[in-house]
Amino acid sequence: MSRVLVVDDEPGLAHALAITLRASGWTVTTADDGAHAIASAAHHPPDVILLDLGLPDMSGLDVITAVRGWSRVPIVVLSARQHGEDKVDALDAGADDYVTKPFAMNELLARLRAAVRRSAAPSDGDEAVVVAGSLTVDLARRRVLRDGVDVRLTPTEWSMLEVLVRNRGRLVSRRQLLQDVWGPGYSDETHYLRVYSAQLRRKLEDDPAHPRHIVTQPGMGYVFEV
Amino acid sequence: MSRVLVVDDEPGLAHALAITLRASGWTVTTADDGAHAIASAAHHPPDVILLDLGLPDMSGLDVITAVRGWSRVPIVVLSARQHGEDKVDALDAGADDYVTKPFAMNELLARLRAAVRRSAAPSDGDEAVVVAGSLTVDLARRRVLRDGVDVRLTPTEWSMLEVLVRNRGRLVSRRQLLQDVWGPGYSDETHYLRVYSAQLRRKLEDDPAHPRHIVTQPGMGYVFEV
DNA sequence: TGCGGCCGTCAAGGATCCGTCAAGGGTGGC
DNA sequence: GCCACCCTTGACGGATCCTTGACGGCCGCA
Repeated sequence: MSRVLVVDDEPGLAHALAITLRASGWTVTTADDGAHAIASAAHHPPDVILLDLGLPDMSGLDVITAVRGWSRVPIVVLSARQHGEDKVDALDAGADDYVTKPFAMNELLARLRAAVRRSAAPSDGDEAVVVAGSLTVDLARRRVLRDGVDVRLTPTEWSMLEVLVRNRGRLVSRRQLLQDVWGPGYSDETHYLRVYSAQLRRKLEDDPAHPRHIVTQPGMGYVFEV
Repeated sequence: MSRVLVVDDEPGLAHALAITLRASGWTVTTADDGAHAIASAAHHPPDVILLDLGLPDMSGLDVITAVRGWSRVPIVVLSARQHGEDKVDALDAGADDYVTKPFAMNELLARLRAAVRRSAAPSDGDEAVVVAGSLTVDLARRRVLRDGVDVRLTPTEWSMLEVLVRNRGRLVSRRQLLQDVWGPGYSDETHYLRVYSAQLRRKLEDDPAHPRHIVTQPGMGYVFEV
């Protein structure tokens, strides 16, 4: 039994959706504005979010951005607007799919099933290849491509990049980085981090002085941004 | 540079797609029937497959099923048919998304990007996320979002916010706050609290002069209200 | 009314942290 | 042995952050 969070401010439509979804075997939670939607998603994570873009308190895009700040739960967007930009914005903000009103209920159900199936797929953390802008990091083959051409890394450089990429999007503390790359007993050698982050940036970033992927969080550690 | 496999039997459309995709930074491979598509996907795995359902040698659904037999590469389906069942069948067979002709090229590009981003995304474990109005505090990743955008905190600011959030709704005495953030021996440096509560309010509150989340209890301490 | 706590605000050093460059020194291949 | 490569370490400028002091508003109390 999968859980779906329905976010819609029209009571009629929300009710109709809830009934149909429950009849199809879903467990349904509803929210009638963005703040409640975010709180509900944080407090009781659903398997998929069905989000109407027209909300009273905040833009649907902000809801997507906020949820994407900590969760990768699939989001299917529902909108009355027929034309282009909306879809592009929502998908780029992190939505997974897009359905335009009026819609066929069985199509909506199929898209929800597809969204849940994708997220349930055992992608189990170690995806072999990570793409970040013009960078491609192949964790299995220990290779890095920049604009399609191979970049040669030293063992230590690779090790540090690997730790960052496997934790992409989240902060890696200086201590954890030092321990994972150099081993226990090196927790205080923060100078190593400065030297090697600079080397990685020189090899991987388009503008090493303003890195887009290997980002410093002063006083805390580093993040690999995709 | 992500790789896309374009499967289409109309030379004109396939050519146009290839040119546009290459201009957008994709590496493009083409196949003009199902057999070649499957062979290409097996021999040289792409990051995403763009599949036209109308193929000369076999049904598009069979291509999806065949590829899904060994790979989870995202598949975006392209079809001229306007109505219902096709979409449902394709999505249930394992496709990830569906675009109907005629389509806007920037929508197609957005869907391809979304598909690749999803497949590169790692699965997320359970995380401690606290939502308070427009604030989202992710304790695991040491991140704070305000209206969906990232807020940068210094280590001391974060440390103080963390103590307050972990005790949300409860009074945290000045003494406890000072000891948790600055360590024992700082129990009397109440001025620190004034400076840092002000800084946090400036960064996090909508109206720093009338804080709704970081509330002072005169003579006692501070509370984080959700 | 005047005074003294308490809290919030602002600003200015000085300490710490970060990025950069470059020079040993160790190791392995030839 | 010689060379190439890589790790470690030092030095330094600049940015960031912590600490500290000064000041004003508010409130209770004499």
